[in-house]
This record gives sequence, C-alpha cells and structure tokens, in this order.
Amino acid sequence: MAARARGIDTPAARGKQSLVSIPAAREKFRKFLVQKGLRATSQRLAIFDAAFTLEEHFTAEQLLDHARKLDDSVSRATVYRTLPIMTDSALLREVDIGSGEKFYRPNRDGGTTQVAQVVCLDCDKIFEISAPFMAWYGSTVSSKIGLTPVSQRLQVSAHCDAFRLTATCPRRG
Amino acid sequence: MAARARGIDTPAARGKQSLVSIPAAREKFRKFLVQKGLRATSQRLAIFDAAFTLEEHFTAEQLLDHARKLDDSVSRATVYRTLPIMTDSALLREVDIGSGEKFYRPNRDGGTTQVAQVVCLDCDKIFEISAPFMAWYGSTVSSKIGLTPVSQRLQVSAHCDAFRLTATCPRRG
DNA sequence: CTGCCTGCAAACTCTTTGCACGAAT
DNA sequence: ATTCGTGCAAAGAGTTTGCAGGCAG
Repeated sequence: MAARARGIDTPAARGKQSLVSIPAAREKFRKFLVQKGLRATSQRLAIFDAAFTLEEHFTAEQLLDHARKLDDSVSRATVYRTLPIMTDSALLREVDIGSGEKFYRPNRDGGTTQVAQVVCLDCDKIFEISAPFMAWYGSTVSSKIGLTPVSQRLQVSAHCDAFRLTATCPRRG
Repeated sequence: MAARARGIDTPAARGKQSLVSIPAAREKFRKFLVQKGLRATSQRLAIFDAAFTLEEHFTAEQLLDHARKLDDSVSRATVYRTLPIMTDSALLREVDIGSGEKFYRPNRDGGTTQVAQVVCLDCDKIFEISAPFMAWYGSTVSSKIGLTPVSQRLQVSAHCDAFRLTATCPRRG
C-alpha cells in the first residue's frame, strides 16, 4: 500500500479521486506497456499518475509540472514522448479545441462512451457531455461519400447563461 | 471588367469558379472593411481573391503563395493579419482538424449552412457534408449545463472504402 | 499631415528530435 | 552486452509582433 501510494497521495491529488481507482488504471497502463514491448519506467508511470490525478483537461505543460511533483526527474521530452503512448492505450484522450495547444483528459470509463465537448467562451472551461447519438451521426455523414468513420467529435462553443446575467462565471476557478 | 478581373483571371482560378461570383464576394469584403473602419488595401483584396480562387481547404502558407501570384508585394505577416479579418467577416471559415496548422475555406454560401467535416485518414482530404441536425444537437447538449451554443462542429475521422480495396485513393491528387 | 498598413525579421509558443549517458533485461 | 529510455538542449513548425517606412484619406 505504501508503495502503491507513492506519487498519489499528494495534497493536489487528495479529494480528486475518481470513480475508477488510479492504481487499477495504472495497472492497465503497465500491462499495455509490456504488451507493446515497452518498459514500465518510473518516469512513464509518474506521468501516468500525474495525468490521472489531474481532474480537468490539462495541457502537456501542466502535466509536466504535475508529474515533476511526483518524480522530479521527469523531463519535458519524456512527457511529450509518453503522451502518444497513453493515448494509444486509450487511457488518455486527446482533446483539441483549436486553440494552438492540445488538451488531454484521462479516460476513466475506458473510452467507450461517446462524448461531446462544450467549450465555454466565457471561462474557457471544457465540459464533456454524453452524446450517444454521435456515432450514428458520424456514419450517416461519412457514408454519403464512401468513407467509414473511425471516430467523431462534436464540439460546441457556447456562452454561459449565468455569466451573461451576473458577469461572473460560477464555474470559474 | 478589366479592372475587376485583375487578380482573378489566372490559370489557377479558371475552371474553379464557384456558385457565387468572386467579384460579388469581394464587394462584400470591401464593404465589411469600410464598415469596420479598415482600409481596403490592394494587399487585403489580393489575399481575399486568392482565398476565393482556392477551391479546397488551404493553409496560411498556401494562401500566401497564391496571393503572391496576384500581387507579389503580399507578405506573410499581412496574410496572417488578414485571416482573422476575413473570418470575422464570415466570408472565410476556419477549420481546425487538430493537425498543428489551421485550414481555411471560403464561405461561398454565406456561412448559414451547418456542415460537418470528414477527414479522410488515407488521403488527408477534408470533406464538408451538410449536417442540418447539428445545431439542434449542439443546443440539446449545451442546455444540459446551462450554456447557450454559439457554434458547433462535428468532425469525423474516417477511412476511405476504395482505398482499403485498391490501396489507391481515387480522390487523391 | 496624420494615422493606418505594410514588409521584414526577430520573437514566441508548442512540439519534436539528435545525442550521449544511464538503466533494464 | 545489448537494447531501450532518458534528459538536455537545439531545432522545427506555425504564428505573432516591434519597428521603420509608405501610402491613403
């Protein structure tokens, strides 16, 4: 337990635990690495843990900061090299909202759920909403031109109703 | 007519005319500039013409190349400074497929139509397919969390059926 | 003549890569 | 031993910006 808790039980992580336990997810990641012939190094696991203790969508730079709190030997290069491995494993999802930098988000449910991203133009937060019909829409649209869909993203830019009234976004901060 | 045709009647432009005449669109752009207190300079109009004679989605760099054929005094900086003006005017649409660079596309229909982007993973082409249900779907999804949608994008990544069979994408080139 | 607009080049941001060292098998 | 992974720093891609000069109103 003490060993398992290493790198997780930080002040930042406490109170942010999710539906699926982090150690279980990390075990999946470790197995994914081995299966791919990659090594389960301490840096890769630290980066993974950091990703799963960050609740919101995060950038590569934020992930680096967070991972360094768990293992200060983690470098920016390794974060960038580990991100595609994690997205390959489907434990992490890449979220591109067209803002120059990419966001990432842990896939706590295994990535089977179809979700739409709603980006609030007032506070820049990204909400993910279940959108079970998306796959159907994707194939409807693709089949018109002889393509078979692999994935689809519905992205909505929206204004916050509360913000318009009070000039404060209740979700900010 | 001779004056109007300046910068349009190029080999590249011929045979690529669209539903809406370019001079008419350019006139809208000119008016937009004036209304915003901006000047309708020859560079801005050359960039605009270049955008409207490019049929496919194009990058800033491709737009620069093309604009320079119409007016060789156009600089990269002016292209980058003009792009947001054109998207503001709604005559140009920005299309981000999460590939590092942004794509743009002239909005020949005025931008009222809801379209989904289908990106072919085999040939990297971007197809735009009418998706009238998108607006409804966007507001359904947003209203769940107290947001009012401004715009929405459905983006589908797909494989080419023909490519899978023949290893050649009939649309390539 | 005043102020917007331009080209140039440097700066900036985010990401990728070459290299030599270090760790795991 | 051999292979793979790492940190560092430099390079790269795409975009933005400061500045001095130019052109339009």
